[in-house]
Amino acid sequence: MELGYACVNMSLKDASPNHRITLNSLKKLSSEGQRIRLKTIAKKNLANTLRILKFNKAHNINFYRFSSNIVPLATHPIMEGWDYILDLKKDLLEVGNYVKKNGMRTSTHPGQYTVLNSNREDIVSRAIDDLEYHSKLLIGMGLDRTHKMVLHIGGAYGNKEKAIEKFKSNFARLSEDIKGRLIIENDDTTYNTTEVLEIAEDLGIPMVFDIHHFNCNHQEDEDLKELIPRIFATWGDEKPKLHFSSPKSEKKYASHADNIEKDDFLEYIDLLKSLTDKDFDIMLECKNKDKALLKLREEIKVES
DNA sequence: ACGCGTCAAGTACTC
DNA sequence: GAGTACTTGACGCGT
Repeated sequence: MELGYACVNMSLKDASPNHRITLNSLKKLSSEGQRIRLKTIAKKNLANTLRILKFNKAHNINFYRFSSNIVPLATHPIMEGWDYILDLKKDLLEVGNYVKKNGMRTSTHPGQYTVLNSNREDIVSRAIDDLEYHSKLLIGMGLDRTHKMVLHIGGAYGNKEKAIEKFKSNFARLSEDIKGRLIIENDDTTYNTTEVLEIAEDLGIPMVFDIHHFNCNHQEDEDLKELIPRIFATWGDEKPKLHFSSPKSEKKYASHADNIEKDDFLEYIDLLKSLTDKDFDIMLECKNKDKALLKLREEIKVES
């Protein structure tokens, strides 16, 4: 089992892969100036991504989620026509080659603004653009389709059944590369485990099971003993991926805590292992990122 | 150098 | 229709 973390590294100094520029600042530059500025920022983000991967290797962390902000404003209309992949080819390949050379597992996770099932076509269109961006980055890195893109289902719009149908029909519009990488996750407020699982089974794509989201959002009749084997089955021959985080507090339950609560974590690992022979990876989502991962790994080691 | 309001993006909810 | 929470690190302006 590999543990992973998302995007930011808390141990390295000045290593953010999330450097950005505001739209207003960008607009003050000439067309050429805009490209140069964004290219410079993206190169810095990719250089920091590589630094983070090297840190990961040194600490035997082989599972990592790329930042979605590596190329800021890549899909914004004012940058239309900019071939950022061409401009960043060398930097992208350097990251991708490092991942491949070291047998690392990576992913991306378009966020809350990427809504494929919206009932507004302009929003769907932008969601597809954003998925294309993530796909292009992974292809540009030379990474095959085992390197995934995690997505939530989206909004409910007062009619979940219809919204789920919308998700499925819009899935059909995606490129082959995106279809081959897309994996869907249960969320903390709207689409529960059973609903996402049924969509995954229907579309023939893997489901990422988020244990914390399950705790935030589940029906009384949802039984993990029944659901988990089905979730793992959606992965076929591939190694399943799960998300885990601890609640910030009783009051802000859905928010992520700084670290992972060890006993709680071990309890779920035991449950998972009792339900499957498969190996699996777990993405930890918490504020302390790599530090939380290393801390948890140390605590588990002491335990066993 | 530092503090703090602001930031591309959507949904759901309140008023 | 407007405003706000959600979530969240970095920008960038003002001092």
